[in-house]
Amino acid sequence: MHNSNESEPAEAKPTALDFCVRLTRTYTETLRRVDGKLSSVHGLSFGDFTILYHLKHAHESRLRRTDLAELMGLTVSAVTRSLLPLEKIGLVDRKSDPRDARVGYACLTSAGHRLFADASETAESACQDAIQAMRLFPFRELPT
Amino acid sequence: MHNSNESEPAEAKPTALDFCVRLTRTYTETLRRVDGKLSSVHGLSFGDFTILYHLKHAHESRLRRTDLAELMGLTVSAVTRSLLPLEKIGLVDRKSDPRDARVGYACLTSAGHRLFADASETAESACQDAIQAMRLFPFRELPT
DNA sequence: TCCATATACTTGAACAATCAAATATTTTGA
DNA sequence: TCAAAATATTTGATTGTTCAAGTATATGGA
Repeated sequence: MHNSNESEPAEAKPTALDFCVRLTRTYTETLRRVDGKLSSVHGLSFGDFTILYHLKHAHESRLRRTDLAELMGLTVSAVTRSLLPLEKIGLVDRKSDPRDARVGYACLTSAGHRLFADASETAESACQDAIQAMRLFPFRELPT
Repeated sequence: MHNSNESEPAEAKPTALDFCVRLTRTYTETLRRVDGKLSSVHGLSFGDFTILYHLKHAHESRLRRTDLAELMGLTVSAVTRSLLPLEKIGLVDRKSDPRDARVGYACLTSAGHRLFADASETAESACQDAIQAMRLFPFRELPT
């Protein structure tokens, strides 16, 4: 029982699967770099930073956990847990909705605004680098 | 202290950071679908499947943990741990290298080959769907 | 030859994310 | 009006990943 490398003269054209495997590889390495930079400079993971980013762009700098989860593609549970340390260090705080006692808004504090302003410069430059590195990945070769 | 939504007539052009935030969102949702399909049909995560994929493509269907880690963009530690359940269910087994007693090859078993053959059809079709969904994401709008 | 360094791997502790179940509140409709 | 269904959130258990430290083996000079 031999594997395919041994019999074919050249690899077949890349399949959708090949593409996804390589995308995953590229993506994880890329994000690892952005995350590393952000962590070392500001002590924030890219996930933490993304929370600040969405709050910053939201109306009144606040969002319900559900909406944050939807924006980030995470479960609400993950959002609840990610917010805890950000609340603890004072970048985010919790506000309740007078109209609906179920909701707990995550709300960017002024410290959060300040850190975001700094960190977003770091993040922008790390993301530019990441995109440069990603250009090596042929997004245009999407299999039909 | 207002956020940027309230003052500008339209959003500024997307930055590298905007791109990376959206890429992350797209990527996680996309892979969640592929993973879900593969898990429900074959009981394999996309990570497990990717291990089989790399072994299948490797010379003699086997790889050292280090090389597998490099191919997958994971730490060797993660690879060691991911292989354990695959060894337990008999899709992969461990072989030593007569030349170098440090290495433990991960080696696709015949059951592994068979499952991979089935699962790669599922994976290919899930990846095609994922790519269709991903086309909504404008990869071509990479900021300069 | 043999010691210092490099390499391959495993393991423990910490952390992040998931799912499922639990709680609290709001909404809907008979 | 009030019970059933829907919604917002938290929590416990599990899984998967990381980093740092540890073990075992190999290699490359003095």
